[in-house]
Amino acid sequence: MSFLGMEIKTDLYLGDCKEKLKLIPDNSVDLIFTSPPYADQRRNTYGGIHPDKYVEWFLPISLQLYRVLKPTGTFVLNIKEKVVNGERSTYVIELILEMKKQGWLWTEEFIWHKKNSYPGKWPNRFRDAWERLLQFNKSRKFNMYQDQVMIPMGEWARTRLRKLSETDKIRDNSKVGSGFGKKISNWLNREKVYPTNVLHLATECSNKNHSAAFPEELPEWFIKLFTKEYDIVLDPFMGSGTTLIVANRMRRHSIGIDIVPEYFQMVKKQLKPVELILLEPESEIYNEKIKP
Amino acid sequence: MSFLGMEIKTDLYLGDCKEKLKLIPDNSVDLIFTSPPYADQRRNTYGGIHPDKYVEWFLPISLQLYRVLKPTGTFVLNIKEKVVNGERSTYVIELILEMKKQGWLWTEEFIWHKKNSYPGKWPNRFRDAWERLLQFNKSRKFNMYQDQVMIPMGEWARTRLRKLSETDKIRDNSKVGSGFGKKISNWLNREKVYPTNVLHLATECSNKNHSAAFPEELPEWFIKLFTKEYDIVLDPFMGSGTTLIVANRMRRHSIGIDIVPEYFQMVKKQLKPVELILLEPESEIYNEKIKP
DNA sequence: GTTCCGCATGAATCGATAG
DNA sequence: ACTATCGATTCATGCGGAA
Repeated sequence: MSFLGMEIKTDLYLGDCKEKLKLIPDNSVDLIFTSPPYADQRRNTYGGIHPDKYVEWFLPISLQLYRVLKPTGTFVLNIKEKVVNGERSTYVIELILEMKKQGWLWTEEFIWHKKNSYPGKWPNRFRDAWERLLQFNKSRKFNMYQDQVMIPMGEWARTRLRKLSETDKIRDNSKVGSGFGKKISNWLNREKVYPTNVLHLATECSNKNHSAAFPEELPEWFIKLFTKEYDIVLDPFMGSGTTLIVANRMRRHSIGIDIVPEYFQMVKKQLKPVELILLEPESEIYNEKIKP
Repeated sequence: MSFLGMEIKTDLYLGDCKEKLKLIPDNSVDLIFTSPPYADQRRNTYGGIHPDKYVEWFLPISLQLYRVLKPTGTFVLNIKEKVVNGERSTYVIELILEMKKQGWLWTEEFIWHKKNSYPGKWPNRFRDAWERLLQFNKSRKFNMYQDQVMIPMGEWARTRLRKLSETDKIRDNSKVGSGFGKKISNWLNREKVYPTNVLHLATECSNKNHSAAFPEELPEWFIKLFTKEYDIVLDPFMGSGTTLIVANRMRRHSIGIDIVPEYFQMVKKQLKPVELILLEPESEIYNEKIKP
């Protein structure tokens, strides 16, 4: 089978993910990336979960996610607590503590800085411009392909390195004492650097018909970082299917679940053509592309 | 007493803040801004608090802070959990839950994005480029001077404002007919917008000999936002005194506590001259400035 | 083909009003 | 008194049409 002919599979389930997850084998998924409905948000599509009931509602799901994830796999949870009665709700931090009791390791918390956040003005707070990306693992040894998400030197070099004066170099050297300052000037010759745990992305707002909760760059970044080709990516709250569409494009197998029939149909329709091209190597489209 | 002659006071205490805080009256402080020693960090100076003991250690202090804060005041806690055995510690989120039991309202969580953090990596994680700024209040009604921290408007404004009448009228009318004139006047002549809850600041690198935990811009931003002139700012873990020095410069009274004699002496020495100028309105410096 | 410009719209939140 | 709905507020982005 040729490289392009290798089949990329997409399994879609319509229904409550707490139930549908039971159909997925143990230790079979490489990356779970999902953005569950936030408490009392998206009421018209998901019914809305009261903040007080959120942890209780999510725990049976995270237990299933724990079961299906490979020991080397990663679970990335995109979430943000809402304001209730002038205060930030605590259901997200309570959830972290409860998931640890299930065996999850809370490895890291990335920040998604939303460059274009929702407008508004209130007497007691500013606009909320960030969301959490909680990284959970089953084991301290997990797959991480850091080289895949390196970023151009550009920004970092301009702001810091180009202005690096001699005194700065000396100071950095004396501070750490291990030649770190010298290392810094070595970066000048490189083209790419590793990113930090802060991601700067705009939200996708006035796009086509369906509006996704997050931009494609978000799952793309984590799929690059935590999976390789032909790995399996799962999104138990796929919504409009952004995670799956990106996974498919990046040649990862994917599994999607959603309780809303409209979303299920929409994703099914959108992913079908991609599958067909790969499944039918003798089709016109395939021939056009491969044998010009 | 003339305006510039008004005395700006600085009270410094050497000792354990849990004890020294008892000397401060109830409901007397407008803003508490502090960055306590992180768990198991700064072992040489503070002795290091084990992550498992952190909450237990901090709660008696936060109880005192609750007592001394005015009902209209704000407590901003700069903190970040460290990695222990490959996992993020949970003492910060546990602390939030416990402080709520003491009566604190967890109003907001700001993010300090550390712009100039060095690129770097470990096998399992990237460079940590953000810290939490947890906002706590005693009451839902607290003082907030939002206009003091406005930032320049983005590029989009230039094009938008050039021709704003028609579209803004239409959008306003589509909801409610009244009040659009007021709205337009809000936008005209406006050059600044309100910020979000994400702060982009570089870490302080090239200052004096002593390295502060945070740059001056950090306390400055919150002092502007939550206090006015002659209000009282408290830092119970003043360290090298960044908070107090900024408060003094901004003409706020301040109270600082630290258990380390070297820090205490250093801050005392640095703040003394500023006090003297203000206390002696007939001094040369005063005259030079006010009566040219 | 570029670049420029107008336009709609978001995982929001508060306070007032209505049931 | 308590909850539910609704209007007002506000800014960055990418698309599509225009120059």
